[in-house]
Amino acid sequence: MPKIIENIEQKIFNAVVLLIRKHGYSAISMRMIASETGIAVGTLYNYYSDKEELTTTVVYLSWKESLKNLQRIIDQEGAPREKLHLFLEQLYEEISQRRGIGSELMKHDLYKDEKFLEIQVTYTNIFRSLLKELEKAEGKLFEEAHAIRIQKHFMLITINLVNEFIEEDGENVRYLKEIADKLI
Amino acid sequence: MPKIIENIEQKIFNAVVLLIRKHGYSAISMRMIASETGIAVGTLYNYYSDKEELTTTVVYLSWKESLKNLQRIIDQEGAPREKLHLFLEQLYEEISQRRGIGSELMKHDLYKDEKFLEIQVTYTNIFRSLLKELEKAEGKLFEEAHAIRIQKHFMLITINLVNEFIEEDGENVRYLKEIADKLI
Amino acid sequence: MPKIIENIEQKIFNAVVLLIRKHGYSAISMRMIASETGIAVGTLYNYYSDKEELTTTVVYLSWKESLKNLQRIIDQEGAPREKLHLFLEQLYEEISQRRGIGSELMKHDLYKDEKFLEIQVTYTNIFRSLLKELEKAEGKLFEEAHAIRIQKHFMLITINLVNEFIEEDGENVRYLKEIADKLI
Amino acid sequence: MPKIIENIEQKIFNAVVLLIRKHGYSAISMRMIASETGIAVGTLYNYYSDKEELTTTVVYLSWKESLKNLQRIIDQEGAPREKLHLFLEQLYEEISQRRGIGSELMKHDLYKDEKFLEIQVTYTNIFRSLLKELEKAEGKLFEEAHAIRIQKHFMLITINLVNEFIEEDGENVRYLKEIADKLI
DNA sequence: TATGAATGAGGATTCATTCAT
DNA sequence: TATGAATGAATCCTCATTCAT
Repeated sequence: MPKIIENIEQKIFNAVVLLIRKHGYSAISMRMIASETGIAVGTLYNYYSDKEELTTTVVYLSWKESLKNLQRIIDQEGAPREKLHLFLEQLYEEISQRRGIGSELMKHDLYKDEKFLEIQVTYTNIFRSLLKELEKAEGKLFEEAHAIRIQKHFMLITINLVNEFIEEDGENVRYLKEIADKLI
Repeated sequence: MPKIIENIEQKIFNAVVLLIRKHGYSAISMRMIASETGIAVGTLYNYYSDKEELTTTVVYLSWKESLKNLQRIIDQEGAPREKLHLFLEQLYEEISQRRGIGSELMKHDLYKDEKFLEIQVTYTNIFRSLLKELEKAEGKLFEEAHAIRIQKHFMLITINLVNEFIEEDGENVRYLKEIADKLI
Repeated sequence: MPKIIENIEQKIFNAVVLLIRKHGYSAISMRMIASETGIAVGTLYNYYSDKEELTTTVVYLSWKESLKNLQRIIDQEGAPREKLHLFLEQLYEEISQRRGIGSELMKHDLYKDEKFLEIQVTYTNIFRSLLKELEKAEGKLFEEAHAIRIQKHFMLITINLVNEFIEEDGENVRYLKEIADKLI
Repeated sequence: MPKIIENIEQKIFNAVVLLIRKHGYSAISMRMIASETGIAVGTLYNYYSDKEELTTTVVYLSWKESLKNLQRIIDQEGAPREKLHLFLEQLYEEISQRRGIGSELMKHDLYKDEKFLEIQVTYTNIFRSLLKELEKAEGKLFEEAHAIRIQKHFMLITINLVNEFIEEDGENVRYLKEIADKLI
C-alpha cells in the first residue's frame, strides 16, 4: 500500500547515523535501515543503487556539513592562532555531534571512494590555509610531508578523544589546543 | 580416526596472522582458517568458543608479543630521550610487521574485550615508566590526563602512519620522533 | 495531471517487440517496458491485468500479424508447390523478423494460454488448405495424424534455423524447401 | 543438526528432474530444490558452486546417460537402416523418460555452457556415424550443411512429439521413422 | 579428540504489483 | 485516466555453528 513518504532522504540519513552510532558502520544491514526508518527495503533502492552508495552517502553528507562549519571558522577575521584554537574546538564539536560517523573516514576501505577523496581534499585545504596564515603571521615554515601528517592526525586524535574520553570534553579540547601549540 | 594435532594454538595463530595480513580482519572466515591451518572447522571450536574469541585471541597474542619487545627497550640502559626514540622506532616496527592486526585495536568493538584492557594497561605502563625516566632526567612534569592521551595517540598515529603512508618508513619514523620531541 | 496517451497498445507492442529482440523474453521487466514506451508502470496495468497478459498479448499479436501475411500467400493464384515454397520463405521471413518472439511459442508455458490455441489453430488451417491444394494437384493423400505433425514441425524447424544457423538465411531456406519436397 | 545424507547427488538429481518436469527449467529456485530434497540450501552449495552449475549438471548428466544408451544402438551389428530405426526409437524413449529435461538442450542460454557443447558433439558424432553407414550401404551422399540440420531437427522434433502428442507414443515413433525414411 | 557435512538464519538485491496523488 | 513511489515476498548466496561419525 504505497504512500508518499516525506523527507525520505533525511529520514534515511537520520536512521543510518543512529545505526552507525549504535552498531558500527560494518554491522548495519539494509534490513536494519528499513526497519529503523519504517521504509521498505525496496524503497531504499529507489534512492540508492546499493548498500555501499547509501552508507557512503550518509558518511559523506555528514562530513560535508561538518566541513562547511569548519570553513566558516577560517573565513572569519581574527588572529591565526586564535583561529586555530577555534578550528580545533569546532572540529571536536563536529566529531562529537556525529560520533560513530566520524571514525568511518579513518577506515581504509572508505578511502577508495571518490566521494571521500573530496572530503579529504577539502579538509586538507581548510587546514592548509590555516597553516599558511600561521606561517605568515608567526614566521614559521611547515614542510609538506610534515604538514600532511599533522593535519591527518588532528582529525584522528580528535576522533579518538571523542570516542574514548567520553564526557571529558573540557579536558579533551584543552589537550587538543595544547598539543597544537607545541606542534604547530 | 582422530589424530593428535601438535601446537594447535601456534598453528592457528600463524595462519590467522597470515590471513589478516592478506585479506583483512573482517574478510576472513572460519573455513579459511581451517584450510590455512589444515585443521578441521569443528576442531577450531574445541579451542575457541566462537570466531570472535579466536580472532581476538590472535590479535591479543600478537600485541602481547609486541609489548614484550617494547619492554625490552625500556629495560635497557641509556639516556631516557634516546630510549624514547628507540621505543618509537620499535613501536613502528612492531605495527609495521603486523600491519592488519595493529589497526584492529582502533576499531571500537575490540575495545570492549577484556583481553584488550590488559594490552592497553601493559602498554600504558611501559610508556609511563619511560615518561617517569624523562621527568627525572629532564626535570619535566607530565599531568596524568595529558600523559594518558599522549600515550594512546602515539600508538594511534603510528598505526595510521603504517597504514596510510606506506613505503615511507623513513619519513614516518622521523615524523614520530619529531613530534615526540615537541610534545614530551 | 493525467494526459491522454494515443495508441497506447501500439506503443506497448512496439516497445515489447524491441525489448524481446534486444534482451530476450524472460529478461524484460515492467519497468523496462515503461521506460521504453514512456508510459508509467501503473498505466500499463490499466490495459493489462498483469505482466503475463501483457507479454503474451504481444507475442499473440506478433504471430497474428505473421499469420495474416502467410494467409496472403495462400490466397494468391499459382501452382500449389510453388505456393508451398513461397509459404516457407514467408514463414522463415516472419520468424526471422521477430526473432525472440517466435521462439516463445516453443516454450511450454505459453501453450497453456488460450490465445495461443487460436494462433495454433489458424496456423494449422492455413497449412491445411495448402496441403489440400497439393493433394488435389498432385494426387497425394496426407493422413491427419501425419499432417498435424508435419505442420507443427515446419514451424519448429524454422524457429530453430533462425535462432541457431544465424546469417545462413540462404542455406536455411534451401534446406526448408528441400525437406518440404521430400516430406510433402 | 547435521546428519549424514546418503546419495545426496542422486537425491538432488531426482528432485531437480522432477521439478523441471513440473515447473520448467527456469521456474525452479534453490529453495524449491532444498525443500523437494529435504536438504538445506547451504548444503546444495557444498556440492555445486551455484544454481547454474547445479541445474546444468542435472541436465548434462541426464543427457549423458541417454547418449550412452544411444551409442549402444550404434555399436550393435545390423543393417544401417534398421539401426536408424532403432536409434530413433531409443531417442524417443530417452526423451520420453526425461520429458522436461530434454527440451532444455534446445534453449539458447544453455548452448553457451561447455558441458553442453560436449553433449552436442557426442550426439552429432553418434548420428554422423549412422549417416556414414547409410551412405556406404545405400550409396547415398549427405552434404555437411544438410546433415547437421537433419541431426539437430530429429532431436527437436522428438522433443516436441514427446511434449505435445502425449500418450500417442506409437503414432509418434511411426511418424519419426516415416520422415526419416524420406529425409535420409 | 578430530572431522567436515549439514544447517538455516541472514546477507544484498530485484521486481511485479498497488494505490495515493 | 495517468503517475511512479512504495511495497515486500522472493531471488541467490554465505558462513558461523553444530554434531553424528
